[in-house]
Amino acid sequence: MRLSSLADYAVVMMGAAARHCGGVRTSATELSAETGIPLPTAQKLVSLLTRAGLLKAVRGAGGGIKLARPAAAISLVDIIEAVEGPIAMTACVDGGKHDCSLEGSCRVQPHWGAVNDALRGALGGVTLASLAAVPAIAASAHPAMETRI
Amino acid sequence: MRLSSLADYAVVMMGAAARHCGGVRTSATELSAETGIPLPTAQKLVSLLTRAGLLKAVRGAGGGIKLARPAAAISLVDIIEAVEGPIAMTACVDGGKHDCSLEGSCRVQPHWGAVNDALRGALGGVTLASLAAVPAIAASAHPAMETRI
DNA sequence: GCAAATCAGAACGAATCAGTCTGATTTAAC
DNA sequence: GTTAAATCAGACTGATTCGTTCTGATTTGC
Repeated sequence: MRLSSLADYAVVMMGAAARHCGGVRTSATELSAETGIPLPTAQKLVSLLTRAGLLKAVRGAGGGIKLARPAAAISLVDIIEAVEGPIAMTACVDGGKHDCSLEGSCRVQPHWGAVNDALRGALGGVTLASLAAVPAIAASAHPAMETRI
Repeated sequence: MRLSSLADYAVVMMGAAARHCGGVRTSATELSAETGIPLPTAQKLVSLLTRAGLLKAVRGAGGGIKLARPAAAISLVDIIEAVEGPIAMTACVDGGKHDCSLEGSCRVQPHWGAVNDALRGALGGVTLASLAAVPAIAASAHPAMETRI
Protein backbone atom coordinates (compact mmCIF):
# COMPACT_ATOMS: atom_id res chain seq x y z
CA MET A 1 0.00 0.00 0.00
CA ARG A 2 2.98 2.23 -0.45
CA LEU A 3 3.74 4.28 -3.53
CA SER A 4 6.87 3.16 -5.37
CA SER A 5 9.90 5.43 -5.12
CA LEU A 6 9.86 6.05 -8.83
CA ALA A 7 6.29 7.32 -8.74
CA ASP A 8 7.09 9.50 -5.76
CA TYR A 9 10.06 11.01 -7.56
CA ALA A 10 7.94 11.50 -10.67
CA VAL A 11 5.48 13.64 -8.77
CA VAL A 12 8.27 15.77 -7.36
CA MET A 13 9.83 16.19 -10.79
CA MET A 14 6.57 17.13 -12.44
CA GLY A 15 6.00 19.68 -9.73
CA ALA A 16 9.39 21.18 -10.43
CA ALA A 17 8.71 21.17 -14.15
CA ALA A 18 5.40 22.96 -13.62
CA ARG A 19 7.20 25.70 -11.73
CA HIS A 20 9.05 26.51 -14.96
CA CYS A 21 5.90 28.29 -16.07
CA GLY A 22 4.54 26.64 -19.17
CA GLY A 23 6.47 27.71 -22.23
CA VAL A 24 9.93 27.78 -20.70
CA ARG A 25 11.81 24.65 -21.66
CA THR A 26 13.82 22.79 -19.05
CA SER A 27 15.81 19.56 -19.04
CA ALA A 28 16.31 16.40 -17.04
CA THR A 29 19.70 17.71 -15.92
CA GLU A 30 18.19 20.92 -14.59
CA LEU A 31 15.35 19.16 -12.80
CA SER A 32 17.83 16.75 -11.26
CA ALA A 33 19.80 19.64 -9.82
CA GLU A 34 16.70 21.35 -8.48
CA THR A 35 15.10 18.34 -6.84
CA GLY A 36 18.13 16.35 -5.75
CA ILE A 37 17.04 13.29 -7.70
CA PRO A 38 20.05 11.45 -9.23
CA LEU A 39 20.51 12.33 -12.89
CA PRO A 40 20.20 8.80 -14.32
CA THR A 41 16.95 8.32 -12.44
CA ALA A 42 15.67 11.68 -13.60
CA GLN A 43 16.44 10.73 -17.18
CA LYS A 44 14.53 7.51 -16.84
CA LEU A 45 11.55 9.35 -15.41
CA VAL A 46 11.59 11.86 -18.26
CA SER A 47 11.46 8.93 -20.65
CA LEU A 48 8.50 7.36 -18.87
CA LEU A 49 6.57 10.59 -18.53
CA THR A 50 7.16 11.50 -22.16
CA ARG A 51 5.94 8.13 -23.36
CA ALA A 52 2.78 8.62 -21.28
CA GLY A 53 2.12 11.95 -23.00
CA LEU A 54 2.63 14.16 -19.96
CA LEU A 55 5.85 15.77 -21.21
CA LYS A 56 6.98 16.98 -24.62
CA ALA A 57 10.62 16.12 -25.31
CA VAL A 58 12.94 17.72 -27.84
CA ARG A 59 16.22 15.98 -28.53
CA GLY A 60 19.64 17.38 -29.22
CA ALA A 61 21.70 20.27 -27.94
CA GLY A 62 19.48 23.08 -26.75
CA GLY A 63 16.60 20.64 -26.53
CA GLY A 64 14.71 19.79 -23.40
CA ILE A 65 11.25 19.10 -22.05
CA LYS A 66 8.08 20.95 -21.17
CA LEU A 67 4.59 20.08 -20.01
CA ALA A 68 2.39 18.61 -22.71
CA ARG A 69 -0.74 20.04 -21.10
CA PRO A 70 -1.53 22.93 -18.73
CA ALA A 71 -0.59 22.15 -15.15
CA ALA A 72 -4.23 22.36 -14.12
CA ALA A 73 -5.06 19.50 -16.48
CA ILE A 74 -2.56 17.07 -14.94
CA SER A 75 -3.37 15.27 -11.70
CA LEU A 76 -1.58 12.83 -9.44
CA VAL A 77 -3.52 10.00 -11.07
CA ASP A 78 -1.95 10.77 -14.45
CA ILE A 79 1.56 10.82 -13.04
CA ILE A 80 1.26 7.70 -10.93
CA GLU A 81 -0.36 5.67 -13.68
CA ALA A 82 2.35 6.81 -16.09
CA VAL A 83 4.98 5.19 -13.87
CA GLU A 84 3.20 2.31 -12.16
CA GLY A 85 0.46 1.45 -14.61
CA PRO A 86 -3.26 1.40 -13.92
CA ILE A 87 -4.29 1.96 -10.31
CA ALA A 88 -6.04 -1.21 -9.14
CA MET A 89 -5.86 -2.27 -5.52
CA THR A 90 -6.74 -5.86 -6.34
CA ALA A 91 -6.63 -8.01 -9.45
CA CYS A 92 -10.43 -8.21 -9.64
CA VAL A 93 -10.68 -4.44 -10.02
CA ASP A 94 -8.34 -4.40 -12.98
CA GLY A 95 -10.61 -4.44 -16.01
CA GLY A 96 -10.16 -7.50 -18.16
CA LYS A 97 -7.75 -9.31 -15.87
CA HIS A 98 -9.62 -12.01 -14.00
CA ASP A 99 -6.92 -14.18 -12.47
CA CYS A 100 -8.53 -14.54 -9.06
CA SER A 101 -9.64 -18.12 -8.49
CA LEU A 102 -12.33 -16.92 -6.08
CA GLU A 103 -14.26 -15.05 -8.78
CA GLY A 104 -17.97 -15.48 -8.40
CA SER A 105 -18.11 -16.63 -4.83
CA CYS A 106 -16.03 -13.79 -3.42
CA ARG A 107 -18.11 -11.41 -1.32
CA VAL A 108 -15.40 -8.85 -0.93
CA GLN A 109 -15.08 -7.96 -4.58
CA PRO A 110 -18.00 -5.49 -4.74
CA HIS A 111 -16.41 -3.37 -2.04
CA TRP A 112 -13.05 -2.94 -3.72
CA GLY A 113 -14.66 -0.89 -6.47
CA ALA A 114 -15.84 1.72 -4.01
CA VAL A 115 -12.51 1.83 -2.20
CA ASN A 116 -10.64 2.15 -5.47
CA ASP A 117 -12.93 4.97 -6.55
CA ALA A 118 -12.25 6.84 -3.34
CA LEU A 119 -8.51 6.49 -3.84
CA ARG A 120 -8.66 7.68 -7.43
CA GLY A 121 -10.88 10.57 -6.41
CA ALA A 122 -8.41 11.71 -3.79
CA LEU A 123 -5.51 11.47 -6.22
CA GLY A 124 -7.45 13.11 -9.04
CA GLY A 125 -8.35 16.06 -6.84
CA VAL A 126 -4.73 17.15 -6.58
CA THR A 127 -3.59 18.90 -9.76
CA LEU A 128 -0.10 19.85 -10.75
CA ALA A 129 -1.12 23.50 -10.54
CA SER A 130 -1.84 23.18 -6.85
CA LEU A 131 1.52 21.50 -6.31
CA ALA A 132 3.43 24.28 -8.01
CA ALA A 133 1.93 27.12 -6.00
CA VAL A 134 1.46 26.47 -2.31
CA PRO A 135 4.16 28.41 -0.48
CA ALA A 136 2.42 29.44 2.76
CA ILE A 137 0.22 26.40 3.18
CA ALA A 138 3.16 24.07 2.79
CA ALA A 139 5.11 25.78 5.54
CA SER A 140 2.27 25.84 8.04
CA ALA A 141 1.20 22.32 7.30
CA HIS A 142 4.51 20.73 8.17
CA PRO A 143 4.02 20.40 11.95
CA ALA A 144 0.56 18.91 11.49
CA MET A 145 2.00 16.22 9.30
CA GLU A 146 3.11 14.41 12.41
CA THR A 147 -0.43 13.10 12.79
CA ARG A 148 0.23 9.44 12.41
CA ILE A 149 -1.76 8.85 9.27
CA MET B 1 -0.39 0.98 -5.59
CA ARG B 2 -1.64 -2.55 -5.50
CA LEU B 3 -2.59 -4.44 -2.37
CA SER B 4 -0.29 -7.36 -1.64
CA SER B 5 -1.72 -10.82 -2.20
CA LEU B 6 -1.33 -11.67 1.45
CA ALA B 7 -3.45 -8.73 2.51
CA ASP B 8 -6.04 -9.59 -0.10
CA TYR B 9 -6.23 -13.16 1.14
CA ALA B 10 -6.42 -11.93 4.72
CA VAL B 11 -9.54 -9.93 3.95
CA VAL B 12 -11.19 -12.91 2.30
CA MET B 13 -10.28 -15.16 5.22
CA MET B 14 -11.56 -12.72 7.82
CA GLY B 15 -14.79 -12.46 5.89
CA ALA B 16 -15.14 -16.22 5.96
CA ALA B 17 -14.33 -16.30 9.67
CA ALA B 18 -16.97 -13.65 10.35
CA ARG B 19 -19.56 -15.81 8.63
CA HIS B 20 -18.99 -18.38 11.39
CA CYS B 21 -21.18 -16.24 13.62
CA GLY B 22 -19.16 -15.09 16.59
CA GLY B 23 -18.88 -17.80 19.17
CA VAL B 24 -18.47 -20.76 16.87
CA ARG B 25 -14.83 -21.72 16.66
CA THR B 26 -13.26 -22.50 13.30
CA SER B 27 -9.74 -23.35 12.15
CA ALA B 28 -7.20 -22.46 9.51
CA THR B 29 -7.85 -25.80 7.83
CA GLU B 30 -11.56 -25.13 7.57
CA LEU B 31 -11.11 -21.61 6.27
CA SER B 32 -8.62 -22.87 3.72
CA ALA B 33 -11.19 -25.34 2.40
CA GLU B 34 -13.93 -22.71 2.26
CA THR B 35 -11.96 -19.97 0.56
CA GLY B 36 -9.61 -21.97 -1.67
CA ILE B 37 -6.53 -20.38 -0.11
CA PRO B 38 -3.64 -22.90 0.19
CA LEU B 39 -3.40 -24.30 3.70
CA PRO B 40 0.19 -23.19 4.47
CA THR B 41 -0.69 -19.64 3.45
CA ALA B 42 -3.86 -19.72 5.52
CA GLN B 43 -1.85 -20.86 8.54
CA LYS B 44 0.57 -18.00 8.15
CA LEU B 45 -2.28 -15.53 7.88
CA VAL B 46 -3.87 -16.87 11.05
CA SER B 47 -0.58 -16.32 12.78
CA LEU B 48 -0.30 -12.73 11.55
CA LEU B 49 -3.91 -11.85 12.35
CA THR B 50 -3.66 -13.38 15.81
CA ARG B 51 -0.52 -11.44 16.61
CA ALA B 52 -2.30 -8.26 15.55
CA GLY B 53 -5.15 -8.99 17.96
CA LEU B 54 -7.86 -9.56 15.38
CA LEU B 55 -8.22 -13.30 16.06
CA LYS B 56 -8.20 -15.39 19.25
CA ALA B 57 -6.25 -18.61 18.78
CA VAL B 58 -6.49 -21.77 20.88
CA ARG B 59 -3.81 -24.40 20.36
CA GLY B 60 -4.07 -28.15 20.42
CA ALA B 61 -6.54 -30.73 19.22
CA GLY B 62 -10.03 -29.30 19.17
CA GLY B 63 -8.58 -25.83 19.26
CA GLY B 64 -9.10 -23.20 16.61
CA ILE B 65 -9.71 -19.51 16.07
CA LYS B 66 -12.49 -16.98 16.42
CA LEU B 67 -12.87 -13.23 16.06
CA ALA B 68 -11.36 -11.25 18.91
CA ARG B 69 -13.89 -8.45 18.45
CA PRO B 70 -17.40 -8.15 16.98
CA ALA B 71 -17.36 -8.08 13.19
CA ALA B 72 -18.76 -4.57 13.18
CA ALA B 73 -15.69 -3.37 15.09
CA ILE B 74 -13.18 -4.65 12.52
CA SER B 75 -12.54 -2.72 9.32
CA LEU B 76 -10.39 -3.21 6.26
CA VAL B 77 -7.83 -0.86 7.77
CA ASP B 78 -7.27 -3.20 10.70
CA ILE B 79 -6.81 -6.23 8.46
CA ILE B 80 -4.51 -4.58 5.94
CA GLU B 81 -2.32 -2.98 8.59
CA ALA B 82 -2.07 -6.32 10.39
CA VAL B 83 -0.46 -7.84 7.31
CA GLU B 84 1.33 -4.97 5.59
CA GLY B 85 2.08 -2.65 8.46
CA PRO B 86 1.00 0.99 8.73
CA ILE B 87 -0.68 2.44 5.67
CA ALA B 88 1.57 5.22 4.38
CA MET B 89 1.67 6.07 0.71
CA THR B 90 5.01 7.82 1.03
CA ALA B 91 7.84 7.75 3.52
CA CYS B 92 7.13 11.33 4.64
CA VAL B 93 3.65 10.35 5.79
CA ASP B 94 4.95 7.59 8.02
CA GLY B 95 5.23 9.16 11.46
CA GLY B 96 8.76 9.16 12.80
CA LYS B 97 10.44 7.93 9.67
CA HIS B 98 12.01 10.85 7.86
CA ASP B 99 14.30 9.31 5.29
CA CYS B 100 13.37 11.57 2.41
CA SER B 101 16.27 13.82 1.46
CA LEU B 102 13.88 16.44 0.13
CA GLU B 103 12.33 17.13 3.53
CA GLY B 104 11.66 20.79 4.06
CA SER B 105 11.81 21.96 0.49
CA CYS B 106 9.33 19.44 -0.84
CA ARG B 107 6.06 21.05 -1.87
CA VAL B 108 4.23 17.81 -2.45
CA GLN B 109 4.42 16.55 1.11
CA PRO B 110 1.42 18.50 2.48
CA HIS B 111 -0.85 16.90 -0.08
CA TRP B 112 0.03 13.31 0.72
CA GLY B 113 -1.56 13.67 4.14
CA ALA B 114 -4.93 14.46 2.61
CA VAL B 115 -4.68 11.66 0.07
CA ASN B 116 -3.68 9.20 2.76
CA ASP B 117 -6.60 10.29 4.92
CA ALA B 118 -9.01 9.71 2.06
CA LEU B 119 -7.64 6.24 1.51
CA ARG B 120 -7.85 5.32 5.18
CA GLY B 121 -11.37 6.72 5.35
CA ALA B 122 -12.50 4.57 2.45
CA LEU B 123 -10.93 1.48 3.96
CA GLY B 124 -12.22 2.24 7.43
CA GLY B 125 -15.77 2.60 6.16
CA VAL B 126 -15.94 -1.05 5.19
CA THR B 127 -16.47 -3.27 8.22
CA LEU B 128 -16.21 -7.00 8.46
CA ALA B 129 -19.93 -7.14 9.22
CA SER B 130 -20.78 -5.65 5.84
CA LEU B 131 -18.51 -8.16 4.15
CA ALA B 132 -20.16 -11.13 5.81
CA ALA B 133 -23.70 -10.19 4.87
CA VAL B 134 -24.14 -8.88 1.33
CA PRO B 135 -25.75 -11.69 -0.66
CA ALA B 136 -27.95 -9.82 -3.13
CA ILE B 137 -25.74 -6.79 -3.64
CA ALA B 138 -22.74 -8.92 -4.42
CA ALA B 139 -24.53 -10.80 -7.17
CA SER B 140 -25.96 -7.73 -8.86
CA ALA B 141 -22.75 -5.77 -8.61
CA HIS B 142 -20.64 -8.19 -10.59
CA PRO B 143 -21.46 -6.92 -14.09
CA ALA B 144 -20.87 -3.34 -13.04
CA MET B 145 -17.37 -4.20 -11.89
CA GLU B 146 -16.24 -4.00 -15.48
CA THR B 147 -16.11 -0.24 -15.08
CA ARG B 148 -12.42 0.27 -15.60
CA ILE B 149 -11.61 1.75 -12.24
C1' DG C 1 1.02 -41.97 28.48
C1' DC C 2 0.21 -41.57 23.65
C1' DA C 3 -1.30 -39.60 19.54
C1' DA C 4 -3.61 -36.31 16.77
C1' DA C 5 -4.52 -31.67 15.58
C1' DT C 6 -3.52 -27.03 15.71
C1' DC C 7 -0.96 -22.66 15.77
C1' DA C 8 3.81 -20.41 15.46
C1' DG C 9 8.01 -19.18 13.45
C1' DA C 10 11.98 -19.93 10.33
C1' DA C 11 13.90 -20.74 5.67
C1' DC C 12 13.82 -20.89 0.70
C1' DG C 13 12.78 -19.43 -4.19
C1' DA C 14 10.82 -16.08 -7.29
C1' DA C 15 9.48 -11.80 -8.94
C1' DT C 16 9.48 -7.04 -8.95
C1' DC C 17 11.80 -2.73 -8.30
C1' DA C 18 15.46 0.82 -8.05
C1' DG C 19 19.39 2.34 -10.04
C1' DT C 20 23.15 2.59 -13.55
C1' DC C 21 25.09 2.39 -17.90
C1' DT C 22 25.54 2.66 -22.91
C1' DG C 23 23.63 4.02 -27.34
C1' DA C 24 20.75 6.80 -30.84
C1' DT C 25 19.41 11.41 -32.27
C1' DT C 26 19.51 16.17 -32.90
C1' DT C 27 21.21 20.75 -32.78
C1' DA C 28 24.65 24.38 -32.61
C1' DA C 29 29.09 26.12 -33.51
C1' DC C 30 33.18 26.32 -36.33
C1' DG D 1 30.20 20.63 -44.48
C1' DT D 2 32.05 18.79 -40.47
C1' DT D 3 32.68 18.22 -35.76
C1' DA D 4 31.37 18.07 -31.16
C1' DA D 5 28.33 18.58 -27.40
C1' DA D 6 23.98 17.87 -25.21
C1' DT D 7 19.87 15.52 -24.80
C1' DC D 8 16.44 11.77 -24.69
C1' DA D 9 15.68 6.58 -25.16
C1' DG D 10 16.14 1.87 -24.10
C1' DA D 11 18.72 -2.25 -22.18
C1' DC D 12 21.09 -4.30 -18.30
C1' DT D 13 22.46 -5.56 -13.42
C1' DG D 14 22.08 -5.85 -8.38
C1' DA D 15 19.20 -5.78 -4.46
C1' DT D 16 15.21 -5.74 -1.74
C1' DT D 17 10.79 -7.43 -0.86
C1' DC D 18 7.13 -10.66 -1.39
C1' DG D 19 4.92 -15.20 -1.57
C1' DT D 20 5.17 -19.83 -0.51
C1' DT D 21 6.51 -23.91 1.74
C1' DC D 22 8.43 -26.49 5.34
C1' DT D 23 9.51 -27.87 10.10
C1' DG D 24 8.86 -27.32 15.03
C1' DA D 25 6.35 -26.15 19.58
C1' DT D 26 2.06 -26.67 22.19
C1' DT D 27 -2.18 -28.40 23.75
C1' DT D 28 -6.16 -31.35 24.12
C1' DG D 29 -8.62 -35.78 23.89
C1' DC D 30 -8.40 -40.66 24.30
